[in-house]
Amino acid sequence: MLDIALIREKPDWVKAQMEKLNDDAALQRIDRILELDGQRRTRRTRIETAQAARNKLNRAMGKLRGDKTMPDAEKAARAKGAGAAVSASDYDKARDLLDGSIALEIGDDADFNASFGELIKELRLMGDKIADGFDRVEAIEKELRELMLWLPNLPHPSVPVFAGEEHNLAGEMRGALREIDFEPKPHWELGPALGIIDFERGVKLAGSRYYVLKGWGARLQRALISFFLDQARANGYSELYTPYIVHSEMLYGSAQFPKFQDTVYGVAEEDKYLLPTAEVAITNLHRDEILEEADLPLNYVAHTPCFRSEKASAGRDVRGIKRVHQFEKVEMYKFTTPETSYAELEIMTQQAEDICALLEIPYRRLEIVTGDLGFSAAKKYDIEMWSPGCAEWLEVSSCSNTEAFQARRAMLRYYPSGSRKTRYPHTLNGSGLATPRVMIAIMENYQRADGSIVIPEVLRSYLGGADVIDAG
RNA sequence: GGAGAGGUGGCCGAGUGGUUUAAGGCGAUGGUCUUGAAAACCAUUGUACGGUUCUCCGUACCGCAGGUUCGAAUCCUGUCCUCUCCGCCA
Repeated sequence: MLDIALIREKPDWVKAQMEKLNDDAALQRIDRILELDGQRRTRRTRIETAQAARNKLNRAMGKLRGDKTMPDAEKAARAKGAGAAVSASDYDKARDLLDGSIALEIGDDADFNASFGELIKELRLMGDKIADGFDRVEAIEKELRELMLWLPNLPHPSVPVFAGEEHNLAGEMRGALREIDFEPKPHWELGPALGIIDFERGVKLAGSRYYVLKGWGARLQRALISFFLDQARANGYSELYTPYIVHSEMLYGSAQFPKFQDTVYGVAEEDKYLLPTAEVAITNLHRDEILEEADLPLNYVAHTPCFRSEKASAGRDVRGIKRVHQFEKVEMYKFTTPETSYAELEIMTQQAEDICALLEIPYRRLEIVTGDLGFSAAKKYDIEMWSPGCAEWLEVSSCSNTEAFQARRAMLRYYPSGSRKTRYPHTLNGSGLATPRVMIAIMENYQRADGSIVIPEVLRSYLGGADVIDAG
């Protein structure tokens, strides 16, 4: 979520930033947000003032009625005068009468029950008006909040301004192409031939875009996950095992909801959802907490399955296991101060690249342009591996700095050193890495003419020292 | 899944409709005293939003959401969570 104060104070600047995102619907919400924010503040001030007056009157009346020293006749007279004052909207006078700070006017006399009854009636009317006012403010705030939840994050000034993903800036390829002196095959041919991917049975169990890994396929994936986690740990991330099913509020916190509600799977009869990425769980790990600056940066890593409905991608990438409903991912995550978040983004992206290099698979970095940033990121890099069988670049990691966008949604704050004034930390997430795609890259880069696959050197210790996967 | 007991500030813990504007204690922070420390004493103490603009003021928050009432931590309803016992299970 964006800072409402920023929109209020620099509306034109915010609009100018949002224009870079190629998201007209969001841009058009700004004026309505400004209008609602103005209304809400005027109304709230007015109602809270009335509320303060009523609270004082209630308290003063209770005190007066319970007073052991004052004669009933005076209590009744004061209540009568206060009732009249409330009726005339003179709340100060009413309060002064009730708490005894002004003297009674001469000639006041009144029936005890009738006077208090009348005063209570006036207070009830006052309370009804206040309740109506709060209802209006709450309705305004609900609409305002809903609009705010639909606003994307603003891009960092360093992000290249272009409309679409075709303009993403691709860096140089790193690492050498492996020598393949035959026509490389795609993984959807290699996998079934080796008996390590079973597409038909995956479809039988769960439908299209599901698959079964068998034997070396399943083992290779498990080895990759262990390898990824070990790398992250060596880089100072502490490992988490989290629930794979979370409350819907968590999806709002990490900004999948409300905009991308149809991309996740829900649990029937419950307001809970399967993780589309571990980012959702980790973002909300410290939800509603206030951290200390001394604890930052907090570095976490978690391996989880990821479930995505991929409705928006119907018909795309239907062959093989590039785009599936369930996959495994190791996610790196950082909570940092605003001052250090961009330096940490570079570090995290480099760490993702290092894993590609260790696997000895050619890769490149993409600098994502404003029009392709997505909803939450202020800046983003993708890492792609080259895969010769299907002859394309596969996105195996995406590293983002969301700045305070998710922290604000998840009510996550920290105390700066020596201060009790809370700030929002910045949150960063990056894959390190995701498995079916890395497996594709391994199979297609390390394939040999006979259809067997050489196991990358760094994985061999995870696989009992084996160096090749063949049909045997 | 069944039965019972609970949920109050950073922590412990009082609080059965209006002197509670959440007592008291612990912790933390600042100060006094001290060569230093401890002890003692004094002061301060959360979050969000709004107003004000660097200092205050106001409103809300006692698991959460509704309700009753002039007024709710307190009464009512629902819900979530925790603990104990039983059942089931890896």
